[in-house]
Amino acid sequence: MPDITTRQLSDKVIGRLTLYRRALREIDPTEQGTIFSHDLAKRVGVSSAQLRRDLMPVGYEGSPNRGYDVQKLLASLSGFLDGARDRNCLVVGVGNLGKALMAYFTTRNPNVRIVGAIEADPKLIGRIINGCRIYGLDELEAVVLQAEVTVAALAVPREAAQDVANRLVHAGVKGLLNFAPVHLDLPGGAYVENVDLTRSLEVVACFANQYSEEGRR
Amino acid sequence: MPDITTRQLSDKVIGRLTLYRRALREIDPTEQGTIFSHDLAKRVGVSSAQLRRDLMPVGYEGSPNRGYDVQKLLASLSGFLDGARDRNCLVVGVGNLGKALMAYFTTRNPNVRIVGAIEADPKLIGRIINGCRIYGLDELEAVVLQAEVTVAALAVPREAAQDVANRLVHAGVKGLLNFAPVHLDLPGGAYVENVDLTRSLEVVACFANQYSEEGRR
DNA sequence: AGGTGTGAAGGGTTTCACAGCC
DNA sequence: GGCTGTGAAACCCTTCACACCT
Repeated sequence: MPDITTRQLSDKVIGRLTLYRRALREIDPTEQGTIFSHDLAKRVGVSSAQLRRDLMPVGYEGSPNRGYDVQKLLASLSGFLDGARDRNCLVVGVGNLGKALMAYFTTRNPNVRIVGAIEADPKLIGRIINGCRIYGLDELEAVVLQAEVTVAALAVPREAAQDVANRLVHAGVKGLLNFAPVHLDLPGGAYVENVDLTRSLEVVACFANQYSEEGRR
Repeated sequence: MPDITTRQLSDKVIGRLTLYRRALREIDPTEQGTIFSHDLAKRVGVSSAQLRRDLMPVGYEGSPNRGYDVQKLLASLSGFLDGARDRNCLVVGVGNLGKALMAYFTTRNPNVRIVGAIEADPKLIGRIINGCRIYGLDELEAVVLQAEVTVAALAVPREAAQDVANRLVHAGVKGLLNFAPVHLDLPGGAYVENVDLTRSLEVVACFANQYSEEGRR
């Protein structure tokens, strides 16, 4: 099997593919069975050329003058994005942000399953929040192994992040969504995406300043 | 005054500049008064060439064989990033995520001031959470005006996001940090940065799958 | 006519590599 | 020698534009 498919795709493309999937899911198939690239593109906020190019590696082709079959494109996208195995995710760190993530992901996202959370504070261990059981920090490796966790959302304090990340990857986690405002140094073999809230807010504030200046002229 | 400075800088560069600033703040100046580009770059997770290039528009120059003066570089960065006016921010939507953001930003970030929160649910209005007063949705325009809000973090349900965004921008907000999983269509004159948690998690899961496949060979 | 898929062009970002300096 | 600043190259991503299809 050649399998040139999912290899060497940038995170940007994959990110947009997930957006296309989400937009398609919001279409009632009894009402609209087919969609044009410019229509779907507009809903997501990209150009139609970009959408068509993004779809190339997925392998599904639309038909000229008819567009894409909504259901078939959805199926192709899911096959492409989800791959063969389960995507079990652990939330690590049950502070304000960790709790919000547990609520957010358990209610909204059917593509990745939250199997539990890890927390150092003994007062929280054993409790169930948002349908998620909370395990102790020393159970980390065992939980990853037993629940076949491949993905983790890191919402621990900055000082602890590198340590916990090391343990997660060593235990077999292959993907990290890191909310701690530090650069994680990890041995290859794991993918890290950083969500840096302070950084994002500061970027917005910086541009807001510029726009304000413009307005004053 | 020419003011070629902050114009036409990409969000990527500005984002990294905020990271450099943060990393510099963690250095004790009595212990280390000067730093090399490769050292600072390593702490942030970028190449030294990139760091040096990013600093070009800031205008501060290091000296060969000595590196950068930590305090002076910090001052230059702050002058460059913060601009002239205040950066007052409103959190809009006090659900799980909104509350987490209030806690996160009020404790961690001295560069942007959180002046309050907006929420539709009458049960929450008037209460104070994390030191933030919660205002009603119908007070939005008044609060933006009175508190000179230029930045907002949007954590409202998907369905409400476009509407609320329109109102915010119309009231004078120049920058939006949007957590709602929709593409916002806004009239020019405002900057939008999207933080799409589900998308980020799915990207991580997708790559995690690939890394798992590799491991099986 | 009005779609799609895609080679080729264009634009932006990162890295290379080296002159200049201490 | 070993650093910085920066032109030039390399690389990646997006857009253009057009052949092809129905």
